[in-house]
Amino acid sequence: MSKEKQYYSEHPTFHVAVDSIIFGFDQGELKLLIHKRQFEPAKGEWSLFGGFVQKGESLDAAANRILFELTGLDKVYMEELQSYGEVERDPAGRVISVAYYALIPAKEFTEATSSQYGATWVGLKDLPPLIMDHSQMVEKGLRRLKRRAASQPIGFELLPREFTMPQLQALYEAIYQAELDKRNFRKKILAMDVLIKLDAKDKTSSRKGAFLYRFDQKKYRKLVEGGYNFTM
Amino acid sequence: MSKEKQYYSEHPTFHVAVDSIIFGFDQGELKLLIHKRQFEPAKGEWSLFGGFVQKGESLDAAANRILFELTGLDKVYMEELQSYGEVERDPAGRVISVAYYALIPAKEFTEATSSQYGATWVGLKDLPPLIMDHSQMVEKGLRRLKRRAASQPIGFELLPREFTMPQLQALYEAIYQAELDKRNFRKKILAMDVLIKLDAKDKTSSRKGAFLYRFDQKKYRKLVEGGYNFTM
DNA sequence: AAACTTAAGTGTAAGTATAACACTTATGTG
DNA sequence: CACATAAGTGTTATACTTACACTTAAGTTT
Repeated sequence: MSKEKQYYSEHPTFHVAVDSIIFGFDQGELKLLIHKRQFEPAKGEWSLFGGFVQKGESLDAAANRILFELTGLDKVYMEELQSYGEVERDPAGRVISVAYYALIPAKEFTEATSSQYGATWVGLKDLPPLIMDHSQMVEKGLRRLKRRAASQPIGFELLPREFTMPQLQALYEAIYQAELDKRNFRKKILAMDVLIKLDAKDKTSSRKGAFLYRFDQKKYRKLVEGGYNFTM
Repeated sequence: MSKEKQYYSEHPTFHVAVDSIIFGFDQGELKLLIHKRQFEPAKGEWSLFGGFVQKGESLDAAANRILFELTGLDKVYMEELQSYGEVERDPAGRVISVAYYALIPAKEFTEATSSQYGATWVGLKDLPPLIMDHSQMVEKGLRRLKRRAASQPIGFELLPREFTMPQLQALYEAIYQAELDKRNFRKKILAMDVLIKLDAKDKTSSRKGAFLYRFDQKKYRKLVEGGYNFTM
C-alpha cells in the first residue's frame, strides 16, 4: 500500500491544468499570444495555452512543458499568477487551473512559427472572446503586469536585448495606456543606472537613428532585490 | 458516461489542499496563527491551517471552510497567495496546495478560543519550524503583506474597528521593521482622508489617552480602487 | 548642393512631496 | 501639587516630480 493510499485515500482528487498568459510587445502595442484549442470540448475556440499536469511533474514544470509543446518557446520568463478553482469553470468536468504569466520579446515568436503552431498575437484591444474563465485570467495578468512595471523595470523582458529609448518609452506607454514626456522618462530611466548605452544606432524608425541600449544585468538584479519603486 | 470521463479521463488527478497563512497584530508585534497538525503524517507538528478540497467545493470555499472548522473564524479577509506544486513537497503523497493569506484583528481570536482549538499566535521572530514547505509559504505571505501595506492602507484589516494613531503606527512599524516619525506618519495617514476621528479616547496605554479613529469604508474603497501608493 | 522632413535628443524652473527635527499638553499617580 | 508618561502638534530644508520648446542628425527631395 502506497503512503498516499495509507493517509489520504479518503480525499477526492482533481484534474489540474495550467494556463499561460503570454504577453508580447510589438509595433507599439501590447499583445497576447493565443491559439485555437486543440482538444475537446470547445475545440477550435480561442484559448490561452494550457494543458493538464502530468504525474510526477511539478506545476512549474508543467507550465514550461506545455508552453514548449504548443509554441516551441523555451526559457521564457514565467511566474505563477493565480489558481482558478470554481466548481463549474470547465463545463466538461471539474478542473482546477493554475494560471501562469509569461513575458516574451514578440520577435522571438515570429509570423512563421506562429502559423506552424496555429498561434496568433492579438492586440489587447482586439481580443476575441476566450473560452471559460480565460478572459478573467488575462485581466488579472494585465493588472499584474502594470503593478510589476511600477515596481521593477520589468519591461525589459518584453524587448529585444538591444533597444532604443523611444522603444522602451513606447512599451511603458502601452502598459500604462498613457503618454509620457520623453525628457522626464529618459531622466528617470537613466537615473536608475541600469542601462548601458551602445555606440550603435537603430535606424529603422528615423533618419537620425536612435542609440541602442542594453541593460546591465548585475545592476538590474541589485535594483530588483532592493525593491525599487518606479512611478511614472 | 460523465462529461469528464468522456473528455479528460486519460489525464491524472491529484489531491488538492489549501493552507492558510493567518496574520494578526497584537502588542506591537506581527503574529502568525499556527497549530499542531491533527492528522497523519506529521501529526502533532507545527503547521499552517490546511486541509483537502472536497468534491463540489471551490478553492475559495475550501479555504473558508477549513479556516472555520479549525478556528471558528468566519468572514475573514482572505486572498489567494500562490500554489505549491513540487512533486515531493508532501512526503506522504502527491498533493498540490493552494496557499491563502488571511488577516484578522488578533483580538478576534483570543486566548480562550486558542486553547479550545489548539491554536497559537506566534511572533514572527519566534516561529518554530513548520512542516513541509509551510515556512516558505509564510515568507511569501510576509512579502505580500509588505507590498500590500505599501499600495493600500491594508493595515486596517489587522486592527479592531476602532483604533488609535499610535496603534496604527505600531502596526506599520511592525510590518516594515522600521521606526517612523509620528508627525510625518500622522500627516500622511490623515492626508489620505479615510479616517474618521471619534470623540472617545483609548486610555489603556497612557494617562492622557489617545483618540480613537474608525475608517470611512466608502472613502477607503475609492482609495483602493484608485490604486493609491503609500510609501513610508 | 541646398532646402526639407522627421524623429532623436537635450535643460531649466516651478511646484509638490518628503524628511528631519523638539517642545507642549493632558491626565493619572504618588 | 509635583511628577511621570505617552499623545499631540508645525516648520524648514531638501529632494523629487512635473511641465514645457528648441536644436540636432541624417536621409530625401528639388
